[in-house]
Amino acid sequence: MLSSSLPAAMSEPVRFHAVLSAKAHPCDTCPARALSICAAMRIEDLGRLATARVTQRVEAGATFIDESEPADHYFNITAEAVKVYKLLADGRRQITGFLFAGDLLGIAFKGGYAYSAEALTSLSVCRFPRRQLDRLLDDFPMMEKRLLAMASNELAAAQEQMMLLGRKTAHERIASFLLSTADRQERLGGSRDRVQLPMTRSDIADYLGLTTETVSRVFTSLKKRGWILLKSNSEVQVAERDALEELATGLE
Amino acid sequence: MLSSSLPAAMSEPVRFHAVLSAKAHPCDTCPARALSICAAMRIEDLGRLATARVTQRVEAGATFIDESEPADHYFNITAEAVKVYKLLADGRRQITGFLFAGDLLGIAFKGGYAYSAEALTSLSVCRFPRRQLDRLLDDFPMMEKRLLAMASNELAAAQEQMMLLGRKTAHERIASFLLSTADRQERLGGSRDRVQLPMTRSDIADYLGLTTETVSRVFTSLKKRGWILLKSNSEVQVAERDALEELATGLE
DNA sequence: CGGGACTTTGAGCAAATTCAACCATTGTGG
DNA sequence: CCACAATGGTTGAATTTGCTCAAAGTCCCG
Repeated sequence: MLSSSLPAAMSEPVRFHAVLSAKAHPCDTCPARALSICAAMRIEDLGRLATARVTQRVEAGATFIDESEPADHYFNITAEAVKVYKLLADGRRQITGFLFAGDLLGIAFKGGYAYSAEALTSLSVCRFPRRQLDRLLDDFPMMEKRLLAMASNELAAAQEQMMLLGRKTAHERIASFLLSTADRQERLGGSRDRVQLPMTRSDIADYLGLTTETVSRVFTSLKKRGWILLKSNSEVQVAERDALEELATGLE
Repeated sequence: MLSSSLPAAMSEPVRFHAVLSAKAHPCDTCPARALSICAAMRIEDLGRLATARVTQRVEAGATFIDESEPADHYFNITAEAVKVYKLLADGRRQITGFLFAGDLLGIAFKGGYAYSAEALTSLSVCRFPRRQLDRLLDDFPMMEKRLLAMASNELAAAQEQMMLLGRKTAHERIASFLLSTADRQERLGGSRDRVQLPMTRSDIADYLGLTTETVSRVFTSLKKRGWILLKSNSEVQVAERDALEELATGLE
């Protein structure tokens, strides 16, 4: 089965990496090598990047970036998934993004992260001191361009998310979320219609501006319509992509 | 009165600019000179930037960027205000930002703007062909850094807006909007507590994920509490900043 | 197998929307 | 210069979508 390659690829690469990194160049075996800023560098230049690099192990549920901390590091997510969120004084939470392999974290504002980050599953992240990376950027303009391109993409995604949060109904939000998550996982080598959901319903709710109950209700509603199949709590199969797409884009 | 300097500065600079630009360097008199990417360049290097530059007149209500067009230009807003928005198939609209003097527009994704932009009042924008500016960036790394910094700031603002749209109540949204608009205008040389609102209630609603009616109701509600004064439809005076700040940050 | 965390389902509720009417401001042509 | 149309803003009543509160069902994982 073709689709079985995704779950395997998503749960194993960190261990694989750890085994080989002692001998080979650590970036050679990095599952995110081709996806992230590192792709902007020639293999012989990766050395300087690698010396600045530290692999940090993060356990499932651990917060490795806190909203209040000074932004001293960039983090490269090499595998698995991470959630990025902000909190309101009374505990209300908005998840501003889920990050997967190749995503860069740590773009800061006024010296502070203005968000927290937590691992959805145990994973390793590739960490760079901000100062060192910033200095590296002076010598590798391609990397700076890449960074700018990544920021542009994130900005476009953020605007799309504002549209979702400000103007879409609960059903439209869930449909949009399932499709964009599916697209993302397809780009990372997964199946087109099997969507892995490493986050809880409550995470999804906090990402979409809904409550867990509503997320759950909409999932069952879409299931009853035959548009999705709930394989397990953390896997959804898209059955009627066209219907979901119409829903997601507001074609009523 | 100190605060009178803002309305003057916000309504006149374009004409001022037009008068002097024939003689002086066009960027010298640009009201956004110190605020935008241009600030990253020495005065003697501005020449190359200026040759790429075209001043484009935009009438009030005119759309000068369309969601569907290829992203061929960057635009520098030198004065006044602009709204940036996205549309859903059935006409629902999400305004993703209001831009003021010094703001740059045109960061693109996959070759297209993914948003439209419309002038709130008649104004002139400073336009650069994308290709030329991109080439310029190779020679002026400071400018590229500045661009990255601006994108980072926008990203942080976008995350803040996601929090607002996903988790704040109508009252909290309006309070946040008034305060952030006030801050912004203060940074542009305006008064701390007199907030100019060059956009309609409907624009505010589409920015905050509400309806015009709700925006109007919340304004009157805040007025009744004595926290704001409605000087006119397009000017609000902040009377109880602390109360608004508590409201905006969710301190119930 | 048992217990805690997560998810689903149900019933009632509330914040914000919809629909509708009215008011204010502005600009235009008679 | 004024009447009045047009646009934008406010207010009210009814409605609805999604939320809150509550309880029961599932799924892991030890």
